[in-house]
Amino acid sequence: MTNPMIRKLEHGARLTAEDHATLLSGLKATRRLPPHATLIREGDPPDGLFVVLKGVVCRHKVLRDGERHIVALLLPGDFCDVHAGLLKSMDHGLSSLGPCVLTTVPRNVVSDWISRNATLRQAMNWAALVDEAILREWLVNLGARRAPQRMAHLFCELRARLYAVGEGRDGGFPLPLTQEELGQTLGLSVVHVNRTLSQLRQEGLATFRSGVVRIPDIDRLADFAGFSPAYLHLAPFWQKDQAAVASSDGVRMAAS
Amino acid sequence: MTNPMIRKLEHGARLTAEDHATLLSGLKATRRLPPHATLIREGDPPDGLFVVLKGVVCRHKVLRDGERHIVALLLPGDFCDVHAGLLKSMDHGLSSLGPCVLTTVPRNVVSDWISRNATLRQAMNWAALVDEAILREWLVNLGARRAPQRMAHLFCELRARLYAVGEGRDGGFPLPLTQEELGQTLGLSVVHVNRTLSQLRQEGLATFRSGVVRIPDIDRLADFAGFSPAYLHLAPFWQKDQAAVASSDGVRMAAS
DNA sequence: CGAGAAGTTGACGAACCTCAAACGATGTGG
DNA sequence: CCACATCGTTTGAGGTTCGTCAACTTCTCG
Repeated sequence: MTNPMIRKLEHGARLTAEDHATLLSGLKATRRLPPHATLIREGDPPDGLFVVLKGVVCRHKVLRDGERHIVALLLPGDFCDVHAGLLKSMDHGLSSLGPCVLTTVPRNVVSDWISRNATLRQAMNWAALVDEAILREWLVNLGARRAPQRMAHLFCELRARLYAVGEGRDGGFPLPLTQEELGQTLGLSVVHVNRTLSQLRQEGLATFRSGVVRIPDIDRLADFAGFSPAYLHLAPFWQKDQAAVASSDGVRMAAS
Repeated sequence: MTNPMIRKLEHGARLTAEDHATLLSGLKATRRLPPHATLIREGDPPDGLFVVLKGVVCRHKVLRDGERHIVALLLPGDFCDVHAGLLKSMDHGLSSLGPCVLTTVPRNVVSDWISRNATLRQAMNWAALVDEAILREWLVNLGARRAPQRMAHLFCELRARLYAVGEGRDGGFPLPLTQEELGQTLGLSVVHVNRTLSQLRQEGLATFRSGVVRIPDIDRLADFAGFSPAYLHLAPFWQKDQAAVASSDGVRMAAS
């Protein structure tokens, strides 16, 4: 049961035991958040570095008419922009969705990490690139896929990202969103989300009930959605046989 | 007529004359590209750093069914991911749209810049943050706005970004895309793009003919689109009175 | 002048939204 | 313990937005 952030960064660089220690020393103070708590409001000056340990946090923007759109989901191991301190004000807000646990690392500590340690710098930069790649894929998802494929694609991505940090076994994973919020991330109305979900359920592709996604056959769902995990730039072990991941802590099949 | 990349970076950090010289020395070798030339294909290993000097380059992804989606437009002064060398393969392709002029800076030169010069590092990181912010705004654009507002919003953004590097005067700017390609960036069919354009034209909000966007009244268009430039994190001078920009080369009204 | 590419228009259908109502679960105060 | 409110989910009906198909026009370039 390693720290999910370390689990994640292992995909981007080969961390030494010392790197682990450095990271862990900065991640000590954990904070528990209730559902729908505000971390940062749009317009606020950027704060320290948030690292999600458990639960889900979202980035979101609100339009003039009050419409809210979710532009990213941060899962365990994810953290928000390392360099955001350069900006004067946030162009989006951060809120928890379900209950969650996270750490705030002071900015100067992060600066220390990335200025002193080339491996950590590489790992953090890798993570930033992946975040951007995910944004691009979400853009394609909204721009070029219909509701059912769009939703299926999101489920595939979340599954892959969770598996990559060792979460979500046996064909399912927790996703503490309401259908309303799912709609806000997929650009769909609540009603249409509901109909799309029942369609996926009926075709035996995926179910989403009481905050849990179940996927009976991931290959079938991935094929349906046109999902290909290349853009996540994970080490290859995420595919197949996830049991191996659980036991062999942090092993990577391919060198950088 | 400064270099557009320098123009752009001035928004993110206060560059000295020496910084200018450093940048310019790396930007000497320019390359001319015909329309629709391929810079990098999806799946290729990342190449050096591209800097656009004139014209427009796009990032795009293609789906299984051959559908293409444009996930970013790179305007003069823009460059692609400084750290992309960390990834094994590109998750998207890069192509020119109209004819354009660009530079390829070798990766080791870029590494030199950002490791030796704190100001340049800050400026480049700022640019990366802005790229991500733009992606998020595009996501909202696709997810939460209808065709006319969506298109209007894109026009507002492009205008702002071009003005920020001193291009596109007197109520218009070049945009060398076909309606097909405009549709690929907005997630709309060609037919609908055409109808939306004629709607904007009819309401006197904007016109797009033979690769040129004209905006009679930017405030009206921005209001229509719900456009607010905060997410571009530009120095404040972009607003109003762009004539001042043309004459006072690189001057900034607000310190970092 | 001819051929191909881009733009334009109409008709029709599909995807998706809005409004509205009902249902179930959960929690709260009397 | 029940009445009641609240929140999330579900379902129906009808309208709007947008896509597809197909034809036609205009522009560009050789």
